Amino acid sequence: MSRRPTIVDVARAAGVSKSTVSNVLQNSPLVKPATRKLVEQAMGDLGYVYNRSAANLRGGDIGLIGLVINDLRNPFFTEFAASAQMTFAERGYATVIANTDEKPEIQAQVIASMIEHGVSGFLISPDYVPEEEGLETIRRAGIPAMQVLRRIDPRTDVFPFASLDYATGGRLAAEHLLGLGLRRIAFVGGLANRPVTEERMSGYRAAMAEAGLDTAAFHGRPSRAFGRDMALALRARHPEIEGAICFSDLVALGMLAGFAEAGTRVGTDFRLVGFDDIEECALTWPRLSSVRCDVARFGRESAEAMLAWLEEGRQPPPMRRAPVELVARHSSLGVPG
Amino acid sequence: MSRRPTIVDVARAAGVSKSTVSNVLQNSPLVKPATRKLVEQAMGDLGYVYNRSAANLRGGDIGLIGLVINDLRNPFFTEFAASAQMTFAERGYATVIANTDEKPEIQAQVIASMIEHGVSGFLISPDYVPEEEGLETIRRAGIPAMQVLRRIDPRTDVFPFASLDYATGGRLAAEHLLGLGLRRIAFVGGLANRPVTEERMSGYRAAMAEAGLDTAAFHGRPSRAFGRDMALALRARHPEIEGAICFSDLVALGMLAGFAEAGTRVGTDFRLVGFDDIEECALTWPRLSSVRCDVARFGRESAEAMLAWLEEGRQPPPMRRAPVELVARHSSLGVPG
DNA sequence: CTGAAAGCGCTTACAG
DNA sequence: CTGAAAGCGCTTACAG
Repeated sequence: MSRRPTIVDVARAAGVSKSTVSNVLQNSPLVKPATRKLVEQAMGDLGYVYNRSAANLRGGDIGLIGLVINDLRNPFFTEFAASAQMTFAERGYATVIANTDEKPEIQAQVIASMIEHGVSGFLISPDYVPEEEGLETIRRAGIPAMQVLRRIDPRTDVFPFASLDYATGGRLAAEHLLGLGLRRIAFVGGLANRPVTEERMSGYRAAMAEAGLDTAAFHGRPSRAFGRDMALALRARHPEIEGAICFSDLVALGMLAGFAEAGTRVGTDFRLVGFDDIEECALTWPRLSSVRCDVARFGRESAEAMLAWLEEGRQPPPMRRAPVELVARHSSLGVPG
Repeated sequence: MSRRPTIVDVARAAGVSKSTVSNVLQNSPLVKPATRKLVEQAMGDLGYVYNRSAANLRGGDIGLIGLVINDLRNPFFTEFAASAQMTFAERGYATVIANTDEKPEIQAQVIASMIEHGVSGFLISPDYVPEEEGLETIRRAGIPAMQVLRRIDPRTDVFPFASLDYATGGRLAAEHLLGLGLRRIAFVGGLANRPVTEERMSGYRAAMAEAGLDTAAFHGRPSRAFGRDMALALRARHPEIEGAICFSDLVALGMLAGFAEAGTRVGTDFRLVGFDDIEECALTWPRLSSVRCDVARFGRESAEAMLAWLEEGRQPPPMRRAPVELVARHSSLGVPG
């Protein structure tokens, strides 16, 4: 494979100087249309490829964004990552993406690697590791970074935080079930003492307290497997519980499967509300009620906020909460007819 | 934000030349341990960050892999992408990832962008667009590239192809249902005439022909929604069909929901086999039988093949088919007890 | 409007 | 074992 042509080769072929070729590349209005044509022709003939590393070296922006995700296999985060990446691509940015699998060592390593690669900005859905140094490496490198969905670093003036209004979501779900006449409502799934779990539970706790009712929480990994196991456990050991708000749809979908196995009719014998409203909720039987977070929109908006910061210097507000809404379906209302 | 320190700053602080700093960076055995110590100390003090763009310019490899995926939201491809990315990360490579959403224009654009960013290799699960120029842009740039899961470019000597043994998978599924005594078995989902659909169907067709039976295919998007609709349609209009092999688990999961809605007991009234064996299959009720593709392993192996090519010059074979196996569960065997 | 020159941060022979 | 020098492909003032 012979070496790739450079702007010098293009310049020679077009009979101009390499500065002129560079000006064409920059879309400089200085270049005469005829000259531009000539240069573009030469580029096509030679199969010229722009070398961003070289351009970057001289000063500019490399047009690369770092996207760090704690769990890329979880459809909630997949949707977020895919939406953000597509938004960046539309605006001419490439995205380096890494799945940290909730492991702080991997997170630290990929952040270091992305800094070396010269990313212009970071969008990070971090793991939870309060004891580590947070995003200090990024601050030292002076790279704009937003923390989304989870706040790992308290310095939101440096690392703006954006998430969804989980507290309101928990309240909406609880008020919905209370409005249907339920009294014994549990919260299922989510690891105890994690901020997101606390947020999602807080609205539930508040609504239950206002109704003068006790709460009950069954914590665990936000997975289908945990949901399935909990559905079976609730039937066996807590038959008094009439309904549940789940930490996430994955838990709720697991519970749906568990109740099917136990022969419990969801929506009638037991009322269930998920959290996130992933696509699958509208496709199960019975359909799953959920708190809609519209993470696709959230991913797009987060990417746009990042781009506004990079391109126009508009730093996002320290704290943003995107609105959520309740979508009631069969699993809480019952199957009609 | 003051400018980042360079090797010259480190050299000055450590009292050595910048060549020596570079040698430390390269882990050259030439450097005396004491000198190395001195340099590393200075790096730490200054918060030095290696600039890969500059290094790349001089010749070397930038340590960046381009991962191009046709549908990042589909859990099958998410799993593939996540496994490949994690494997690359373990070996010190960063991954630029892009979701093309099955759109050829986006695919062409992201490939061009990745070439500009200097990726060392490509792993591509492409869209299907026979009429375009395939991967010619990449060939011209002289970058090693593997096509996985779908073959868009016929030049497998240039772009090695790796996929799963779908034909055998289809045969195993058909033979399984035939062995249970079924005669009227349909194939559901998958767009007609797509290579993957043809491959997955071919084994089914062969097994049915050997048994002297007719085939029936109901093509459509490989989505939950299509599966749900087809389950309802089959019950209403094709009650003679006793079982189905689905193009993918998403279709099968949709059918599971549709049958639940229709009151059909899967595993007894109707027997169902999915394809891919995503995690969810073992967590539904009834549990879904499926053709296990182990895409996590396939992702890892594909990444390793790419790395062997890049690092040791071992080009992968033109064509590779990873083995698959049938996992029989409730949806075809019935729920025990 | 176009060209000659310096320089971005690194690596790579080559002297010493 | 360490240092001085050239050069990777581009951009950016600055002359012309």
